[in-house]
Amino acid sequence: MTARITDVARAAGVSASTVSRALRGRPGVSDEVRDQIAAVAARLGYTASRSASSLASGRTFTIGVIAPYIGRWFFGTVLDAAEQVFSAAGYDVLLYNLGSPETRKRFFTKLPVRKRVDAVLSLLIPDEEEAAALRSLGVPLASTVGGAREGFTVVGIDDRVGAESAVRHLVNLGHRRIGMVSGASEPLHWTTPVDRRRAYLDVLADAGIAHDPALEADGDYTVEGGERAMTELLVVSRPPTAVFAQSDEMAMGALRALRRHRLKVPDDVSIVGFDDHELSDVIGLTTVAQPVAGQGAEAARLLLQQLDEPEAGTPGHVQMPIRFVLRDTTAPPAPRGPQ
Amino acid sequence: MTARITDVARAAGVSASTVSRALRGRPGVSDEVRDQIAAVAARLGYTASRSASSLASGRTFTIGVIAPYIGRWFFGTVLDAAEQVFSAAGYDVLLYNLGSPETRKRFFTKLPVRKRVDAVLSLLIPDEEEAAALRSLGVPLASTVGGAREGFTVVGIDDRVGAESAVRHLVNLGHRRIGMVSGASEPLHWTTPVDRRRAYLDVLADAGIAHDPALEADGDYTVEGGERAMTELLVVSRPPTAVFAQSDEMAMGALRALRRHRLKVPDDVSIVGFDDHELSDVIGLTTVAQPVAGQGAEAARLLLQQLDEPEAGTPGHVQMPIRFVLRDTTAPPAPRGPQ
DNA sequence: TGTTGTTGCGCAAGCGTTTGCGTTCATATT
DNA sequence: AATATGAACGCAAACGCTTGCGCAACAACA
Repeated sequence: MTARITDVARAAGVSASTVSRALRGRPGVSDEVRDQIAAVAARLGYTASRSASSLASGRTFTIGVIAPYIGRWFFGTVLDAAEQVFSAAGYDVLLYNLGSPETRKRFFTKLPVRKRVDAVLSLLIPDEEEAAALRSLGVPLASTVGGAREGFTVVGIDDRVGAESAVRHLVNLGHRRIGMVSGASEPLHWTTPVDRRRAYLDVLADAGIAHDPALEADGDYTVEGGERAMTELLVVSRPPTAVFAQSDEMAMGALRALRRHRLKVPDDVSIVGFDDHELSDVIGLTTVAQPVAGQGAEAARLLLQQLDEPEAGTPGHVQMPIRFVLRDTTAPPAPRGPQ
Repeated sequence: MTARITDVARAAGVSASTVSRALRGRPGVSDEVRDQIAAVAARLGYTASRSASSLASGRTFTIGVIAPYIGRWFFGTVLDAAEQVFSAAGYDVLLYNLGSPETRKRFFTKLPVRKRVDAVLSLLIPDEEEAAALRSLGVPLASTVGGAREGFTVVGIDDRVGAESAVRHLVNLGHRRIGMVSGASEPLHWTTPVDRRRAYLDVLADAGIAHDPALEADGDYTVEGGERAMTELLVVSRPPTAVFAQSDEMAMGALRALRRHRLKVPDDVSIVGFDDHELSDVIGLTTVAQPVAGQGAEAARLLLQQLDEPEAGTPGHVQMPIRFVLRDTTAPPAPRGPQ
């Protein structure tokens, strides 16, 4: 059907080995012969069969990428950036969308990437057992998103510092009743919610503000969850005058809840998010920006580097810069309110 | 290193062929032996090498998915849904992100999926040459997003009908100066912008409204582009009282431009979008909803179906339902304005 | 002229499966 | 009792490439 290496060899009057070496830039072929083989290969439309060459060489030139919810902006953007780096380097990307617990479990038990990839990039935090399964693949591993595991190169941000700047901004504006919309850590094993909450508590304590558990609500890191959480915060006896949402999407949900309650932002309530979602600029949301695409690209680069220099030492931990972005959803508390 | 089929065979006291047949559910193995082999394989943690089995069988159990801008909500959502269908059926997904012209060209000239995938799902419209390249792979092909090619199963929506309902809504509200924010068809070869513009022109003509070219602006299907386009529309001698944006993201950009110009929506200007972006609900954007995830899932299913029954006839063309969604960005024109 | 190196290439043995065909053995058929 | 039938399994040949090794041929050196 399609041309095989022996067809090219015959047409060029050389052996298959020479064709193989010539096409992959290996030494042991004269320039003259190499050029001629390239010409013949092009004429026949020859491309080496990946299955055959990876079977023979043990290399697959494929990277496995595992991610939850690739439809969400954050993961989609990270994936986009990583894919570009990989494909520019000649690697293909095998994508595994591990949103639900079932798909996740299936992936880690069957481990379909075994012997199929040269490296794995994880956009989720594996638990210890899952991490062990990945390590058993014997390939370089990297992950983005907070929460390191042994054997993984990880690139992320300092969630503590980022969240601190967000909450401190609210404190500096004069807010004393500051709520938080957060998300659970458990199912995903990531440290992000924990770190951001820690920062929230620290800043409050630092400002001499007593922590009120009634001002925390779970928003599940989704828009709808954020809306629910904000609604909960509005029905406590003394509602917050400002809210730190642990993600921009939850902040957007919070904004929606406020609109439904006919509350003005930032006049009645201030909102600050986290991530700098592509639409936060459109909405005018004050937030903490992190380089989302940048993290994907950097993680991909580090992985390729490990592939190039296998013995270049242990994997590292890269912190990407963050930046507070002041927009239109934060202001000093209304003077009429108590305190 | 990891167990091979011969290891399992030896441990189970049978031949490699029997192991192969047993594990893949092929006939010719007694239930007793099959169970025992399964147990041994599980104990050894054996998984067949994909390279070897696809080399031997010619099947790869992999689907190639090509898409532009996977970081964007639309494509990310389609991809997410398609991946779930594929992986549930035991197929892996090879992802190619063809955003830029260079990556796109590289993909179609090198055609890295040759002999690597059992089918291809395209989230972009190939031009005739690219379509021919894909057909040369000799595998089932499908595409989402408007614009069919010979040999492709396509699932999409009726862009004409959808855009008509959006523009007609504005006409029904009493608007006479109706602008449009559109996008170019050319680089992507898709018919969507063309169809939606056609509908815009038809509805205007139908309502006896003269078409004013000054009320059309290019928004490039991005938020920023939408903002630019809206700004352009605001500086013409008689600006529109309502605008149809060909996508929600452009509509969001338009909203932002209006906010910057201190214009109220919908009091001063009405905006209607297209797509029903996940955040449109949050923003309150009136729009035309299309089943985005649904299209990805459906296209994936049709592709799997073609793989199951190779000779089941020629590929089809599926139209998914659309729905007009009235929210808060449209209202009758302000009475004070001219006409 | 003989030795040593170097370069360019072919041979053949894998890589780990799948699968057509042949063999064995128990059961059904006459 | 002899033969046909089929199920269960093993043998060995692919699948298309990579790569260690060997062998010419030729250049460079003494």
